[in-house]
This record gives sequence, C-alpha cells and structure tokens, in this order.
Amino acid sequence: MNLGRMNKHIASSFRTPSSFVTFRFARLQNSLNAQATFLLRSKADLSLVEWRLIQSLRMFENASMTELSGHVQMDKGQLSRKISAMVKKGLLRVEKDKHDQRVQHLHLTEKAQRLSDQMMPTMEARQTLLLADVPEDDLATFYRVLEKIEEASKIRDIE
Amino acid sequence: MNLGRMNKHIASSFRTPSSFVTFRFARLQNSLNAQATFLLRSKADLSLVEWRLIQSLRMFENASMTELSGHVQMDKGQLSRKISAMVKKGLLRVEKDKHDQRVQHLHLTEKAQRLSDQMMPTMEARQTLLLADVPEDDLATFYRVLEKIEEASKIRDIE
DNA sequence: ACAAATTAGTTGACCTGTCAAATTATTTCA
DNA sequence: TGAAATAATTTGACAGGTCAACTAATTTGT
Repeated sequence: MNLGRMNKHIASSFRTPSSFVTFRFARLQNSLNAQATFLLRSKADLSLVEWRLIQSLRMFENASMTELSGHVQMDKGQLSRKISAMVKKGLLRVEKDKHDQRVQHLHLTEKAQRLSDQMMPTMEARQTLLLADVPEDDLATFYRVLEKIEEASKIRDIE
Repeated sequence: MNLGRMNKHIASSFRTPSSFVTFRFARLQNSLNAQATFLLRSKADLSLVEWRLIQSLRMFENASMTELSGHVQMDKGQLSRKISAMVKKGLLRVEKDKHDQRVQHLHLTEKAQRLSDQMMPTMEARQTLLLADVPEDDLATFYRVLEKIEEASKIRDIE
C-alpha cells in the first residue's frame, strides 16, 4: 500500500513492518505465481497446477487420486476435474485398480514426461535464482521464522 | 509432500530444502488465509476480501475505484463486482464525483466502521501472535531474505 | 471545435479453490 | 449373510482471481 498519502491518524497504527507480514506474503505469493505461470505457459503451455501434478506424479508414479490429493494438498473435487482435463489434453492416463473398482491409478503420458523434462532445467534454475546469494545462515534463520509463522497460523483461538 | 515414500531416483533432485521455497510459501499462504477467513467469518461475518477493502478505505477514505484497485492490488473487474455486492450488503456507499462523471468515490457505512472497530483488536492480536517470540535480529534477516526473493520473483528471463 | 486517444468503470468468459452433497464400491460386524 | 459404516470419486454451487472487450466521459492535439 502507498503509505505516503494515507490519512495520518490512521497510518500511525499501521506503520510498523510487523503489521504487514501477511500483506507481504500475499504480494510475494502473487509475484511467484506470476513468474512460474509465465515460464510454464511460454515454454511448455502448461498451467501451474498441471506442472505441480506432473511433478508429483513423477515422484509418486501410479498414485491414486486420493493419494495425489494428499501429496499436493489439493481439494479432491478440483483434482477430479483437473484430471479429466489433463486426460483430454493427453497428459495423463487413468487405470482402474484390478481389486478395488473405486480406485484409479494415474500415469503420465509420454507427452507429459517430455514436457516435464523440457521444463525442468528452467524450473530448477528458477529455484536457485530465488535464493541466489543468500548466505546459509540467513537461509536457516529464514526457514526457522517461516516455520514459526506457520505454526502460529494454525491457531484459531484468538482473543 | 511426503518425501518418505517417493521414488528414490527422483527424490534425490528434490531433497534440498531450497527446492521447496515456493511450495512452502504456498502452504503458508493457505494456512494464513484460512486463519484470517475463520476469524473474520466467525466474529464479523466478513470475507477476507471485504476486510481488506474496508481497511484500505479506512486509510484512503473517499478513494475512487481505480485508486482502491491500486492500493489493494486487485483487478478492476473483480473490484467493481465486489463493490456492488458490498453496497448491497450495506458496507459501502458510493458517490459520483461532481466534476468527473466517470469517477465514483467510496465511503464506509456506519456498519462497516462498527464491524471494523469490532474486529481490529483480534486482527492486531493475530499479527502480533504470528511474530511473537521472534528475536529482532531474526526478523530483520527474515525480511531481508523476503525482499531478496521478492526481487528475484520479478525476473522473467530465465535461461 | 472536434476527431482521436485516454481514462473510469462494467461486463463476460474462464480458471482456480473450497465446501458439501451425491454416487458407487468395499468393508465391517451383528 | 446383509444392513450399516466407510472409502474413492464425481458433481454442483459459489467465492476469488485474471484477461479482454465494451461503454461512457474526459482530455489531447491539430
């Protein structure tokens, strides 16, 4: 926010940086998403969600929808629809479990594996870039504070 | 993600914490949003977006839609719709500019101000809670790294 | 003065994310 | 065994977010 021209008597209670943690996270999150979306769209015509699912399936090949939903922390409903779309797009293949007809196992197609291989160097370069030149110590501190905030964000009982 | 049972040959390239910055941010962001949403919904029947708009208007009373959209970094389309909804809900009042008929000025109603006053202590307590017990030094480092990542997230030209 | 460019706001289309109810298949256990 | 509980997935409804086209009012430049 533009602190410069805000009403003076109100601004005072907002001036400390600590009042802005959540605001800054939201902004950073937007920026990170925009960056990843841009890279994926321009180099592989994949959405961020598709990329995450593909990466997760590289790690957990043959996973069921419920397992996948746990790995990527995504709603099962959203996942169900996304999977249909990705099957239609030729990125996934679905197989029913032989012993439990409720379960379906998910597999990456050749196409998905090719796109993944093709994007990987860029995406890894990006992760490196994001933390380039940050000293080990600072990074450790950073993660420690992050974890602290994450814990505090689970508290529901305030006041 | 559950590193425990991931395919071994893939896991290796994902094992360093640095590969997970963006993942951890996303998770933290979810958790923070859920917390704020819970507090606002249960204590004032406000959505997070409504809260942000109300706070922004406390700081920039009389702002136009375009100004507000700048302050909260929100799409003008989304904002336009949200404002209609908030007017209907009795939270905002709209006035046309006398000299420029295109512009509308936004004002909080009594109700919005009352709800804001009522929620403020909780929301400030929350911000404090999130960073409670984090030493000054660590916080400074934290913000420094955050800023670094924020800068790097603006780069589009990777590889 | 007036056509062209710009600005404020609205609307439509579409994607993502969350919640809850519905459907189908499997398991439990009296 | 077979009714009830549980589990996997689908579907519907709706809020949030992004993009682009559109309308109307104002400003610019000749």
